[in-house]
Amino acid sequence: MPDPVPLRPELDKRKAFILATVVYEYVATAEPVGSNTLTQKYNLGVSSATIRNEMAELEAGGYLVQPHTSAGRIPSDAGYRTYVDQLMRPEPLQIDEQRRIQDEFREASRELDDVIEHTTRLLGQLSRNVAFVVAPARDSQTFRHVQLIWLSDRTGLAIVVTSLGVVAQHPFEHPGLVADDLTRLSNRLNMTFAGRSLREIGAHETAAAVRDAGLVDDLANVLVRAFADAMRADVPPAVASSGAQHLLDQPEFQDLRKLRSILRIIEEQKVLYDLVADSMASEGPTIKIGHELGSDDITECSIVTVPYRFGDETVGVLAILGPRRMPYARLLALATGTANSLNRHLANTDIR
Amino acid sequence: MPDPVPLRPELDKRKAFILATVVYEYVATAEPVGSNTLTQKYNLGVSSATIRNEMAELEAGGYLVQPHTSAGRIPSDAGYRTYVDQLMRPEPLQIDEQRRIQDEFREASRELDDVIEHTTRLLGQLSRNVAFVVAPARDSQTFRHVQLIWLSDRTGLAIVVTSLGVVAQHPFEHPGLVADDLTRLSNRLNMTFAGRSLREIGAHETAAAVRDAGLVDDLANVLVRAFADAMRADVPPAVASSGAQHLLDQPEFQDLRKLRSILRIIEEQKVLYDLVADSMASEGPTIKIGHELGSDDITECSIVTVPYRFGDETVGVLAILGPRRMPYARLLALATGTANSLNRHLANTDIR
DNA sequence: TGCTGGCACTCCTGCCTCGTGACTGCTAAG
DNA sequence: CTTAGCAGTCACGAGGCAGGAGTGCCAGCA
Repeated sequence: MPDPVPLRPELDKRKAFILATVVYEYVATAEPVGSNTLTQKYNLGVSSATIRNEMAELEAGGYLVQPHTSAGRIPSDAGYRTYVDQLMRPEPLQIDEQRRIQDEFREASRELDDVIEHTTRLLGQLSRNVAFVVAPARDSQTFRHVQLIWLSDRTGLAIVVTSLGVVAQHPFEHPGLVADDLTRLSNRLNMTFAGRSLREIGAHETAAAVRDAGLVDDLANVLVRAFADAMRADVPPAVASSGAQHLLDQPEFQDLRKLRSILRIIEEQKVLYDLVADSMASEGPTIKIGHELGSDDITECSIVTVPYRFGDETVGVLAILGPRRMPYARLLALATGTANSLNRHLANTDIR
Repeated sequence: MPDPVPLRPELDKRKAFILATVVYEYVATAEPVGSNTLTQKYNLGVSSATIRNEMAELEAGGYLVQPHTSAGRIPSDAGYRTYVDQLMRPEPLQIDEQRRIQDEFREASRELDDVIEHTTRLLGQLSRNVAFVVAPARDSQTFRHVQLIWLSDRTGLAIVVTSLGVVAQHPFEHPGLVADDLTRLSNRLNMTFAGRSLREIGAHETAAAVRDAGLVDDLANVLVRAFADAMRADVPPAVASSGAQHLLDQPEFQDLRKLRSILRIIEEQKVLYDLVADSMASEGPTIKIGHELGSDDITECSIVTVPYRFGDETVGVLAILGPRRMPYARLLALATGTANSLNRHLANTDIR
């Protein structure tokens, strides 16, 4: 019974070097790499015929593919994967990039939306690819404060402040609202829930707190719902994106059909979120290459994601989307560096 | 002394019809329109030779241009302008489009950001072009409520609610904050400023109110600044956009260089805002065609804008950006219909 | 005077062909 | 195991050619 998965024996040193060089060269030039190019530009110590033999074996092993008979080779998904996992050298951030990131966060706002927005633009510009950032999900935040605001005797506004300084709001209506009632209830809710995670604050407990404040039943119902709605933990997190125009610079997207399907994806927050949702679970960076993304529309793309944290918890991710032929090491450094700065920024601007 | 501006004598009826038909046909097919096409597809009652003569005169008058000798004619900016101003028939909204708009607003949220976001997507989808919406500027809103929230004895949050239900926030720090002080001051500010326009509430008056509340000087300063920052009227309004991928369907943007410069523009809120800022001043819809947009990068485009209102005041605009060769009447109806629904929605969800 | 059919002319467009060059795989010898 | 040599494959671009769409102009006619 043959093994359905092709065997991936450890590559010997020379094959590994050739694979890494093909990736490097193809990333740089966007042209299929031939045996002559390799012998001429890189010091391999063997002739092009030998390289040809090696490349044929790399192709048989599934690491390289040939667009057509008389062309050079380009890396396959598996080739990139091996490169990323085993061959790639970590690349430090350029000094000017480092400075740029620091500057950006030094003068950054303290409002979360702004920070996310600026981080996205920063990453888009530095990476010269499409950047997107998943904002912290509600349910990763803790409750800090609620204020039920009296606007008129018919209308009020429930305002919830969370640990990240995010303000959520929800209007409510009920005849005969009294400012004092709202204040009293606000105080009681604050005492009950301070510091608790949003996801563990249930309607049941809220109802109890409201009842304790001695409010009539139908008003109590309205307020319970307003409070719950304002803190709804189940809203999918927002996804900001930036830098779509960089795709046009890539030769692989000169074909308008490919471009269109990718642009469509970038405009759909939900789809972007699904692409990186599972990398929130991982501690460190994730790289997904081509088919690994699980969508037929973007098999030509790869995504580098790095989670960012608030307190002890991963709350969101930074991502860079580009052609499979992307400078993985550089983009990884960029995303990681930006995530570190973002982590620090969030930790510092916590409203203590 | 010759008139520097080319004379634009009133077009006779036949020329007007031909111009309108050329626009119509070119919008539909994206192909230069020749005299034969006109005589065959439209009932003109004269031969193609006559049409040729007329078209030559229309070209001399600046209404039509010829991409090359052996091609048909396409409208010039002036041709489109004449069409839009004088020849175009208003086009009613399709019933399904009408229903779609109504449905969208029926289940729309009461949070302004959400409404803007959804309106943008709606307009992008229906128009199959790029839609963007300028959110209400701060300074077009009135003050409704402020709440200075005590978070700890070092930190607090100023939260301002405006007439559109928008919540603006600003954190502040000062040692020895007392919850009662903040409540007292909130009450005083609310009494002083309720219903006033944000733009007319100055630091001077705020300072007076804070002093009346009997707070020590340096705390007073912090609070005045926090309050002012939370309501800052000078932040440029946000611009949401949607539907960039529709550009790819247009034959005029198969050329990637053109596409790139337009995509770059769409990603810059500031630039989008500048393109339509002046149409906020006008009561009704505005149509800008090609060079009228004042930017070399988008001479191939036109923009339809319709202002929307809250209370008695224009607070923002809806805009549709597409190729000059756009179905002006349809997009105008679409933008106007959407603006009307948005107007109604904003009026109804006002927190009274 | 305005309209029309006819005609010569222009020029874009698609198609085909063909030469060129970049690769490869294979083979046989070192 | 490596290498030089060689034949074979195939994408790509240039050049040429035919077809077709559309124009301007002119002469004749109502």
